[in-house]
Amino acid sequence: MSDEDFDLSSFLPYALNQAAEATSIGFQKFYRQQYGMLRTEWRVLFHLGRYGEMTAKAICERATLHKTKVSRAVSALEKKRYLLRSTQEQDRRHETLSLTKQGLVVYADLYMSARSYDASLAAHFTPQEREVLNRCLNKIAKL
Amino acid sequence: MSDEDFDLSSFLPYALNQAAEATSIGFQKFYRQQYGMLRTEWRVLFHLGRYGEMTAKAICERATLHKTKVSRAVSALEKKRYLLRSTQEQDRRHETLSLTKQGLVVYADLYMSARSYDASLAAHFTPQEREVLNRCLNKIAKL
DNA sequence: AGGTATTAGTTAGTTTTGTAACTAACAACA
DNA sequence: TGTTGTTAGTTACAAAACTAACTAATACCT
Repeated sequence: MSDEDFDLSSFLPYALNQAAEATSIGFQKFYRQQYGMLRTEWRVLFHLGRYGEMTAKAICERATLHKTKVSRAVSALEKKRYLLRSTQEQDRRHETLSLTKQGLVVYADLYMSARSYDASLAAHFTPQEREVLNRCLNKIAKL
Repeated sequence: MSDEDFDLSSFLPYALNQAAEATSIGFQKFYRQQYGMLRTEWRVLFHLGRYGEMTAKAICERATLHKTKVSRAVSALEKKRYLLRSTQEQDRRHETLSLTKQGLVVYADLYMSARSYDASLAAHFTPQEREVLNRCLNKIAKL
């Protein structure tokens, strides 16, 4: 690559951020405008809705989120009555988190929004591009 | 796509964010640890170093950054003596921003770091993947 | 049993970001 | 000239994120 070709748009961290930002803004209106949720809250909700009940710690690991972020998101979702905590009897440090009925309803709604938003993005690409994009992104995330 | 296949890692906004975050963290050590710069500051510095002097407004547009963010980054870079402002005589609302000698040195150093970091990321992919990735990301950023 | 180390999760304080209101300079047009 | 509108950039306040220190429960080791 010549010197002239290296501009910001070809710098992977920059290009990723710009793309991530663009899509995030588009998806915000679903969880933010309609439910007053923050991004971390939406992620926690999604984890519980999609993968079933688990502890905050498990969410941290799966989502690569810091425990303080998750802690605050859990409090916020609890306040909105979207989730319940229940202390595990065999080890009272652990709290199992689960969605309430209302939480499940919200999850189902946002899940559908996510799918259709994703489909609208996917429409811009060929199946091959889509496949490469997905594979590369997940590889990068694990670096 | 069946219902079971839609997990977070295949949701484009999520996958993009995870990947962006992973690469951002890796690049931070160059501008943050070594120069105490924030991401926006690095971006502004890069714009001026790579594309020459311009106004804050122009940076906002090129980088898709809000003017308050740029305003703060410019102040910080000025304080570090990496850039100079000069009011345009024909329209005193405009300030032309340019890097100082010290700013150019820092830019040159970070530019090299960026290139080698980018190369280390690119090494995980084939040229074809790399090409698709780049093209798709820039397309998404413009949506 | 008693002391030390881990672990899950929270809280407190600082830094950074986002939003909106603001100032200063200029343009346009009566 | 004066009034209104627009533009570049800053400031102030509120919201959110990061870091580090903290609490409570348990494990481990003597």
